[in-house]
Order: sequence, then structure tokens, then C-alpha cells
Amino acid sequence: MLQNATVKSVVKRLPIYLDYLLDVMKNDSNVKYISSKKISDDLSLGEVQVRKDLSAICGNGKPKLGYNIEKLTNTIEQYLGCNHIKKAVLIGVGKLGSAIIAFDEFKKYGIEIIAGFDIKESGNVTDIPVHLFNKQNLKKIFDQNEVNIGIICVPKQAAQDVCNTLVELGVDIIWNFAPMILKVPKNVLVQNENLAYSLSIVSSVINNNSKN
Amino acid sequence: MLQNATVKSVVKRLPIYLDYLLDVMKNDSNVKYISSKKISDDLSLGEVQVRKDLSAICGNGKPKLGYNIEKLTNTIEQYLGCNHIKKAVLIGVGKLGSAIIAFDEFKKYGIEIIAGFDIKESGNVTDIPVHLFNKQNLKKIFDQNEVNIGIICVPKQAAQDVCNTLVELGVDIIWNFAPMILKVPKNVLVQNENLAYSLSIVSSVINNNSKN
DNA sequence: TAGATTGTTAATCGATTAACAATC
DNA sequence: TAGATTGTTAATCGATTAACAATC
Repeated sequence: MLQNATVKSVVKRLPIYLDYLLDVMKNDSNVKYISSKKISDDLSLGEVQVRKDLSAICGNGKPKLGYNIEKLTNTIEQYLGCNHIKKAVLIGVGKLGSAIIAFDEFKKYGIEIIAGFDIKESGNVTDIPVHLFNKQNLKKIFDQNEVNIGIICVPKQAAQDVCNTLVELGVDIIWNFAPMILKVPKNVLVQNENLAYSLSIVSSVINNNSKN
Repeated sequence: MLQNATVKSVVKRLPIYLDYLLDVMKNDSNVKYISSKKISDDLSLGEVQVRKDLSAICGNGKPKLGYNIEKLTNTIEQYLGCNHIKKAVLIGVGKLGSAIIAFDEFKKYGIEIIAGFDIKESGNVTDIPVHLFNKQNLKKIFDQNEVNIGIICVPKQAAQDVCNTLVELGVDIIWNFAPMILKVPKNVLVQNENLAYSLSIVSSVINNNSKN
């Protein structure tokens, strides 16, 4: 069922479907089936695209009825690994770092931040301990836990160093908020959250609109 | 020079080039020209892609020499509207909101946050006044300034309401951090910064890697 | 059976890459 | 002039959309 070949463009839409389906079920727990037409209308997507996306990950739609909404939800959650707990550490507990730690949506995808690290030790942020950042302290946590994810919220000057340390300790994926491109070995994946790049789009859109 | 037709895929790479070029110039102020080969090598992009991107926005490369690095930088900055000041307000000055206000990269793209708004009035965040959020207060700021950008950092339950108010007051573009899809009229553009969706990719990557 | 809706195959569109011509 | 590097036209690749066949 979980074909690795499922393309990136489809995976990117899965959380959109998931949010939508959860919402539909919350609003009316009697709905058992939902059609691709309704989904596509509500989400402003192409009808065929929805059908093709869904058939790529489950393909248990019933002609005349649509998709069993509960089954579909479960399939998407399974595909996204929502029920498989993954542990993360976050480095750089400044304003952004604390905001991320407090971010509500981690549980939804089965991700748990088990510790924060900062060059200033600073107690707790909403239950999660913040340790002094150094290799020994970090290693201790990695020895006691299987840590999959490293979240980088340090200033960009420090980001590559922090990244190297995380890679050395064995994270699989880095969620990077530092506005720069990190160098990592091929087996590590970097998911960039480059706010500056988004900002550049905001800026260019206004710039070019006002030229019209 | 600034063709509106320049495609989105190209625009998305412009800030990458810009960061890179600024960095090259900082490290060696003697470099006058840079070739597409060097750029593509350093950024791990295709050589032809770099050349095509650059020719789309400027096209003043010199055979045998490369591109005048200063001219190129200026052109990109101009294209992205870096030297044209655009004003923004930010709604929801919680942890994430304060982090955004303090974010360093606004100036680079000519964006200025002139005020924050929150349901709790809370003084200042790094020089920027935070007002009590209500329509009157918001309108006052819009009357006194040409505000182009609304930044939404409120919880998702409040986001659509805030969005409507901002649209009504006349923003051109909304930078949305609430993890949901906002409904806006066609003339308003929403740039989503949906951390939850990024997170879902983080989750799915680990999930599917560990299946191999 | 007729009709609604799924699922798939083929056509289109957009972006990237390859081949090559133009130019300093 | 020869060689390096740009810029453009054509080929390829991937994703979306359209057309239609399959099925409950």
C-alpha cells in the first residue's frame, strides 16, 4: 500500500486532504462517504487530481458512493507516519525556537520534541527541558533516545556547526529555520523553512503588481 | 527589463542567487565577474539553468568573462523590489509573532513592519509598537500609512476573521502563519507559511525511509 | 438497467536539461 | 584566430488535465 514511488507532488497535498477530512468529520460525524467532486470543490483543486492522488495512496473508492472517509483518513495518516512516534531535538531556544516548541501540530504527525538546547540554559518551555548546548549534553540525550529529527533555530552564523554536530550524532532529517543552505551528507535530508525566501516572494509580488 | 512574465520557478531561485552573490562579494571584494559555471557548482544547480535564469532577468553576461557581479546583484535586488519600501502590520504578537517581528531579513527585501496588534496590549517588541487589536486601532494605522502586507500569526480559529479585516482595509498580500487555508478575493494574494505541512513532509520522509 | 462516480490511459502544459550557435 | 563562456532553440522529463472506460 505504501508505495515509495508516490511522488513528491502528491505527498505535498496529503496534509491538505487530511486537515480537510478531519474537519468534515468533526462537523458531521454521520458522513460515511465523500466524493472527489466534493473534496475538489471545497479545496479548489481539480477533480481528476484529487481522484488521482487518492488512487495513488489507497484506491478504495466506491463508484456511486465515493471514499469511505474514515478509511481514507487512516490511510493518509498511515502514509504520513502520524501514528509512528519520531523524536526530535531543537537547537536554539530563542523567540523562534520557543514558538516552535510550543507549536501545536507536532502530535498530529507523531513528532515529539524531547529536548531543547541553547547556549544559555533556560529551564523549561512548556514542559520541555532546555539544556545547555554542548556536545556532551547533546550526546547524552542521543544515547538515551533514538532521535530522528534535528530542528535548527540558531542564527545563521552558528547553523552549519550545529548541523554538523547533529549529523554526527545520527539524525535522519534536519528541519532548518536558519536562512541559509546547509551542507549535509547524502543520507541526511534537510527540510528548509527559509522565511527569508518566502519574504522575497512577498516583496517581488508587490513590486511587480504595482508596475502594472 | 522587469518582465512580468518571468516565471515563478525562476523568481523562487532569485533570493538564492542574491544571498550567494552578496556572500561572494563580502569574501572577496576584488571579484568583478562571475561565471554561470562557478555559480552552478557552488549552489549545486544546473549550469544551463543558472544561465537561463539570469538571462531571463538581465542578460548582460559577457562571453569569456561571465556576469558583472555588482550589476547582477543590483538587477536581482531590483527585481525582488528590495529598494522599494513596503509596509506591513503583524497580527498576533505571541511567541511566533514576536519572533517574526525580530526577524532580521525584512530590511533586505525592503519590508518594514510598522506595528503589531494583539488581543493583549503588550508595549513594544524591539522598537515596534504593539497595539490592542481592534478594527478602529487597525484602521488608524492604515489611514496614516500605505500598508501593503498583513502578517497573520494568530491561532487558526481567529485567522479567517483577521484576514477578512486586513483585506477590507486594503492589503495586497497576506503572509499567513496560521496552519489553514484562508479564503480571500482574487486580487489579494496569500503566501502561506504552513509549518504543519512542512512537518508532514518531515514525518513522511522518516516513515518511508525506515520502510526500506 | 441507468446513472453516478471511480480509475486509467492519452494529451497537454510547464519546467528542466541537452545541444549548439553566437560572441567577446 | 582560438577558446571560453553566454544565450537560444530543440528535446526530455514530470506533473496536471482531459477523455473515456470500468464498476457499483
